[in-house]
Amino acid sequence: MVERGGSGVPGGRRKQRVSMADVAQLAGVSSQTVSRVSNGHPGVISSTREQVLAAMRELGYRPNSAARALRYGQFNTIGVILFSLSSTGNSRTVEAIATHAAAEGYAITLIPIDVPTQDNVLGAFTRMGELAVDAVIAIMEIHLLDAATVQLPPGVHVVVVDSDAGDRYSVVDTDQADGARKAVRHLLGLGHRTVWHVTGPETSFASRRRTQAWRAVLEEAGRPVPPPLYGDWSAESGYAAGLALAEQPDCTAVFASNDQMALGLLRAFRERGRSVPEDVSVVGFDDIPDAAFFVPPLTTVHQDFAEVGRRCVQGVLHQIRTRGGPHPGTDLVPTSLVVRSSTAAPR
Amino acid sequence: MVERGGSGVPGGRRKQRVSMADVAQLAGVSSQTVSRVSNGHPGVISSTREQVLAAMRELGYRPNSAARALRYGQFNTIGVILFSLSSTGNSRTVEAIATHAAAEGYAITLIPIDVPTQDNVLGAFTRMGELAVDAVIAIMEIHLLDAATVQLPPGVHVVVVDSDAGDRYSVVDTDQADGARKAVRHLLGLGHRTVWHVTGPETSFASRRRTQAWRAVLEEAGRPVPPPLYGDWSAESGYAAGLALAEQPDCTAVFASNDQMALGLLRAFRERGRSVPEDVSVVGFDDIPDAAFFVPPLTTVHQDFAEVGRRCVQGVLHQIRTRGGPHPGTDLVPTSLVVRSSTAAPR
DNA sequence: CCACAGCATGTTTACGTAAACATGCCGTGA
DNA sequence: TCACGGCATGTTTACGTAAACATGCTGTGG
Repeated sequence: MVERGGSGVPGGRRKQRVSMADVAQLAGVSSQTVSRVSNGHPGVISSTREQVLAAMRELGYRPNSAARALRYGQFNTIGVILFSLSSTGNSRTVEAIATHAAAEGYAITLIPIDVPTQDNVLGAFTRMGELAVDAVIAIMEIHLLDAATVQLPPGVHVVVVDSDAGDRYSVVDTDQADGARKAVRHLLGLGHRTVWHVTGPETSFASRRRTQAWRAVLEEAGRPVPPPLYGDWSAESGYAAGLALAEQPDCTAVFASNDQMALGLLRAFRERGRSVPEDVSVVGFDDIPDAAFFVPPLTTVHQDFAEVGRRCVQGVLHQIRTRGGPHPGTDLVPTSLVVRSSTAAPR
Repeated sequence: MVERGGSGVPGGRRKQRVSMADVAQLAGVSSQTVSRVSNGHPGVISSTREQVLAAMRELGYRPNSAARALRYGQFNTIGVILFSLSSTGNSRTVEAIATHAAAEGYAITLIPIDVPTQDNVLGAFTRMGELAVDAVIAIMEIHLLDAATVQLPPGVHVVVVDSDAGDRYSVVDTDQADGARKAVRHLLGLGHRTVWHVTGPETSFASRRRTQAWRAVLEEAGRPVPPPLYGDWSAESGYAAGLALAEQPDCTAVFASNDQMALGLLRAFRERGRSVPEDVSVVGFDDIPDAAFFVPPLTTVHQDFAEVGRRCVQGVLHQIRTRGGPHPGTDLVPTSLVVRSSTAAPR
């Protein structure tokens, strides 16, 4: 049996990949005509076009994107840098970015950073700079970013999520402060004297913004501001905070900075015999799909991650297409409060 | 004020991007020497090397990956095709893939498919074929795949997750059957007469495999096989199943095909006044981080997604490096049972 | 003192594509 | 009948990189 390649190209030693020249030869035209057909240019008579298309089909031709990119100086690819896909928010944002980018003919290239140190961020941006990307969407905090973006070649556009750098970068984010205000006001509106708070990690801008807003609402309302408990987004840290809060007899309402920590709170309160919502009300943030099935179903602030992703893509594409420089400004996506059964008036 | 570019290159109309030729000119050497320095080749005297490096720094040179890819016929990129990042399993697998790929100098390009139709899969593979990838990791079922992989150019390697196509493709997956057996045997071992089951979606191979194993264990043990309840991975579908199961007085043990559906079960049982684990034991699958904080903490089958991702990358890299054809075979990652508080002996 | 080995560096070329420019043919109008 | 316009197609070239080959210099051994 003669050795055969998968491509069905006859004639012994086949080339690794079919090029325009191969198609041109088979169709009996020049490679430029193949190029014109491939790109749908006008000015190719239909009989010629058909011949070329037939030859393409027969050889299984596909354009070489590296050559195209070299020619055009564009890659039709957007890079995404983030710390972790583990959080619901990040993975859903990335998914939305990928979907919308695809709709616009862009692929996305992912670089996750396992340990969020300045060095690793720098390295990731350096790699992005060497990679074939036209733009970068960074899902991280600004202070980690500033030194890093210089690693990008000029002409690579940047959009940032989870940051307050609207004066220098194009920023898209959920309206964290507004969401947190809704949560705290909801609890105060139910008649709670004040609201305790479990924060996210210090390194997250979103978390700090939620904490600020929580404090601001309490201060505006002239309520005492209890010391915040420090979490790290994980259910486990929420659980630890819950065990501590269960010891505070005057704690009747808690705003957790995300749903997973709220889940930890629920478990801790249950273990300590404090009923939710009868003894303590709990509000989360994110509205992950599971939140409706917590025990009890969680009142939380809904984030529209898909919209954040959409606007990120829109932002970078606008920069790419207008060849504009950084287009500073902050684009905030609104939130909504979803009231379920984990909140009630104090008794 | 004179118009200035961001690159700091003096002299009016700068080029969009710094090339080797620019560096060579500044350093007073040929571009080939720059290439040698850039790639760390030996045979460049250190004084020359220093000059070139200095010129690179001054101009902010970075290699053009498109030109490199064209030259080498390799892109150092792995494509990943999947249906959704929303499921914990997928997003964590992708994260592991990205991390390990990065460690090997490969970037990953993501193509999510929003609606899992044959046409969309075909389209995704077509786009992958035009994209700059050396290999593809497909996280999906085989029957959606077969027609699609022909869209890839010859020479693009494929590794599949969530499939039983070990005879034709290189498959990496969690050992679904073994995990399911562990779950069901655990429940039988506690003294339950039989085990009810909530399935995942019909379109998931992982789900079908778990269901098969559940049935097989019951049959081997000579126990009655209750009709399975059909879910779709969501907590909501688990909740619906739970409401139905709560009506079955002889139901004392349930194996849910994932943790989110188990969460739905827990809520349904609670609402219907059936205590877990006193009245009903529940086991999930996945061991998502939150599972330890469900009410009660969930007994579940732990999947090592990171290991799955690692082996995927290892698999494609092996194919790339040996230029081997598809390397059929199935590589199963073991699971472990994590016993928490949602299971107990029947009373 | 010269030939030649060995090494640092330069020159040519190819990778696949597509813009820019060139060619050649057909039809139309004077 | 011929000049010219317009159109289908072909030829040349550049994109940035790096292998392959060429050059020229330095030092050493006969």
